[in-house]
Amino acid sequence: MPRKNRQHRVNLLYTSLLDYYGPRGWWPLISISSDTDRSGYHVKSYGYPQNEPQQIEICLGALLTQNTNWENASSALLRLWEVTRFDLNSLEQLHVHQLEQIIKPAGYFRQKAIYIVEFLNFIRQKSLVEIEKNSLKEARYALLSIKGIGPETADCMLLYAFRKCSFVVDAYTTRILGYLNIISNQTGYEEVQKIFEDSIPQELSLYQEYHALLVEHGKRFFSKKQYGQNDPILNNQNI
DNA sequence: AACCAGGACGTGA
DNA sequence: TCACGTCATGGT
Repeated sequence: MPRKNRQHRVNLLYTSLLDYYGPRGWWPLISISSDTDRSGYHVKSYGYPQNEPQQIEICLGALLTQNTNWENASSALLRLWEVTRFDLNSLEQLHVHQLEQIIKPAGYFRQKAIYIVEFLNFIRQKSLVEIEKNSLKEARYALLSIKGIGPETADCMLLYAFRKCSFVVDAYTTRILGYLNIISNQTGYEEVQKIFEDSIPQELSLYQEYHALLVEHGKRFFSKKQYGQNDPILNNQNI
């Protein structure tokens, strides 16, 4: 497929998704939903990080949702919030076995507890503001050096917590692009990422919104079993 | 009762 | 490098 044509299709995909769903406003945050109605947090309390606890919340959410649906991940996240309010000192005082029990609903709880401790150790040495001041490449490299943080988790943190233009590629993204024959089933992570970054304007809100829309659409029509069946967008609008 | 969900790591070839 | 087994809860 010609490069120019591919770029056009990637942009067309975005406008089609945005037109259909409207802006998602990712990332979801517990701390901005009301004290009385925490239930709405799962679906409608979105926003941008305003302070350190909210940045931490996003990073821990990215870790907890690895290969896990958001219901389970956010349930664990809510339990962790109740104990620590995502205050760094409170989090660091938890022992690993306490952490395991708190985050159990997210699954893989023994691994993820270790991952969280590793992440906390990292941001103790190198503060959040310090990470944010680094270039994208440096910050990404540093995050990837932490055990438990792979390319997708790193890019989630970079994009939503540290506000850097790093496109997030997840299972839904590769599935949807595969369905559109824009990539093959063996296109690597960085390669898929480059397709997006070469196609769309380098704007933070666009990167954030595009990934959010892909997840929204993926949840509805690109589960492993569906794989595009009854998709109202991709089938009709010859993308 | 299997199968799946917004991955990443360790291992062996 | 890369394919493959492993990690685990909660919903369908």
